[in-house]
Amino acid sequence: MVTIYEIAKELNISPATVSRALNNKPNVSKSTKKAVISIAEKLHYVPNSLASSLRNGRGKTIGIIVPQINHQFFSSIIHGAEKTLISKDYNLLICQSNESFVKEVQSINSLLSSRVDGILISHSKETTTPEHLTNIIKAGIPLVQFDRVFPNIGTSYVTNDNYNSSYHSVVHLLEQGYTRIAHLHGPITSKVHQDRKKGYEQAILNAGIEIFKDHILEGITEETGYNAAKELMSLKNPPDAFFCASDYSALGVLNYALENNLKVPKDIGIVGFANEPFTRLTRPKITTLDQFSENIGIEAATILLNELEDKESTIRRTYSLVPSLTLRESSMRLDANK
Amino acid sequence: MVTIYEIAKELNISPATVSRALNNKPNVSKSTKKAVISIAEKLHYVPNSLASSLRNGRGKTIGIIVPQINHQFFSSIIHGAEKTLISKDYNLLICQSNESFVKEVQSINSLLSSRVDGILISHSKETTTPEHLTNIIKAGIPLVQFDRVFPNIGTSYVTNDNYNSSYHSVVHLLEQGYTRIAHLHGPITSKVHQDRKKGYEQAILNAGIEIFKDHILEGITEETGYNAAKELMSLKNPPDAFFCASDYSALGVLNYALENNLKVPKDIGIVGFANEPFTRLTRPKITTLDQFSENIGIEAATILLNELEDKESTIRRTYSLVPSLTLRESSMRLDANK
DNA sequence: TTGTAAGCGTTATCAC
DNA sequence: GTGATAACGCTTACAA
Repeated sequence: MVTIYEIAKELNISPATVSRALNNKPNVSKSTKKAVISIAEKLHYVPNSLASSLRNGRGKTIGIIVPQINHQFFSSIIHGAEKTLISKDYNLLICQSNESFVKEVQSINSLLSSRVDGILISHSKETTTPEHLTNIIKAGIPLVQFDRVFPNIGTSYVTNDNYNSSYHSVVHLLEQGYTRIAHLHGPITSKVHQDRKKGYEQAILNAGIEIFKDHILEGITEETGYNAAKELMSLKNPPDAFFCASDYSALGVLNYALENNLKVPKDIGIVGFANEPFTRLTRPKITTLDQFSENIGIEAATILLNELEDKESTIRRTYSLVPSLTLRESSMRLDANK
Repeated sequence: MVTIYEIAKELNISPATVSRALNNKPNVSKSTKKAVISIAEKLHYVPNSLASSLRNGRGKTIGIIVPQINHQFFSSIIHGAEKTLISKDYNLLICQSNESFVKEVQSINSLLSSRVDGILISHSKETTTPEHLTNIIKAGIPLVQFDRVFPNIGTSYVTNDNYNSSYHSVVHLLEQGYTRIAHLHGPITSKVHQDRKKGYEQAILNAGIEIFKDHILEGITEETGYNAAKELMSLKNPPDAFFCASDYSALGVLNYALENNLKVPKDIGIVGFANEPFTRLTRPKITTLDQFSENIGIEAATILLNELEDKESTIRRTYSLVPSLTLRESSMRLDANK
């Protein structure tokens, strides 16, 4: 591999000057600059970023850790973050935890080893405590959490406003005349799903309706959604609508309804969560909450860049993006009755 | 940041011994090894991989460049590659070209700068010539292309067998009794789409049917698929089936059919390509070709690891995975007629 | 089994 | 405007 020494030898100048020329420093004559660049190209010189990062103590690199890269939600976040960072000349190092706590810790270590300037993280499902993050914080590396976060560890974070968006979804169902609204929630160990459930409950209470515990079940996949629908619809007092914490469980409910001659939205209303691409392909199309996932990435990266610029500042930001209710056929009973 | 010097000072030994202990070399006494590890933990030592890679001349890192990370197809490939590499203790550096040639070149430079040990690449749509790859090859960095490849530049590559899988899809349509089969193809600058078209044409010819040029149109998105269906179905001699090079164009065709009271598969048959998740959610479900994308990643990474182990070898492998025809309702006319 | 010292490729500092 | 030199943190001959 070609180094600046070879370039220097070729031109009979010192490596220091070559370095200055390549980095476009002011104190180099235009002629040497030109000569250096031309020789560098001729020799196919590729700078060694390991060496320069080592020397500089920083490599203009940010690390991001996500549970699964092959999830639209996370890959869009990565996309948003990368766009933002590239514009400020930062590179992005992407790690997956594969929903494993051990792998999450390994990823953190690997990023710290690479001496990244900052870290963006969304935790694995297995991650229940934030202690492993103290290594990052103690090392003085700015850290921004997103989506699945620990709120009280003194870092900035970006989340969806799961509470309010859930609240408004249920209000929407109430406005459409549904009165016995069931909720299929995700793993309640996660704050995300706690908030969605709370928003649901509050909307029900505010409408002066009593919360009917039997109408609240766990169901986050297509299969568990289907089974939950089956179970709930065979109750003496079956629900007339489902607010689902996941588009997949909403799909399960829809499939159950279609198979059992329940008209959607006439007999039952359905609202999902995430605006997965398939929700506009089902018939009827599924009403859902769009999370603007790319914006989560943009926002998290922007906050991180701010903290990078002003390392002394102890201001921590929490940013809550409100998912937008995307109205489609599965919940629009009033329209359907017209 | 803690270095091995601090650990050495703490124990009154030399940094060299610390290094040996941390790297688990044989020529260190068990007691010092233990002591070093315990102090390292106490001080929250994190090895500097920049320094060790620089010193070693290799960092056990592979780079992968994909057009878009937020495409299920590519993120699954990444997933497969990572699984394979991790098992051999390699790290994966992920880059996106965002379908831009300039960004692809930048990504290559960035990976070369990071002194990766090898590179996996699938080209951007804008990439029409392989010259920019010579930098990699000249640098002696093993390179494996996948999916969108340049076959004749002396590197290993992994692709789908687009020709044969297309051929068999059309044979399937013929067996179902369709005789006027249209083809919606992708950008024909790409070998992927050339091969799919050739497979289609050969199957038609082998069946003793004349190729009807008006039945071949470009259409790769939902919208262009819809428009193509509209155009073709208003011909004097409309097709009775569509072999689409993309699930999205197949979806467009399906939507056109549903809106115009054409029964699928009775009036027209549809086959897509890629087994996108939505293809099993439409009604009727869409017959399509599953590409086993994760396997592409596994295969490409495995080949790369082989070349890494035996750098002298000049054997280049080309591996062609055959996408599997996933039969669903949209093309099963015989079943539907029963 | 351990220590000494050189060097990986780069850049900042100081001198000229 | 340019050159010499040291240093970033680590590893590995070579010596002891």
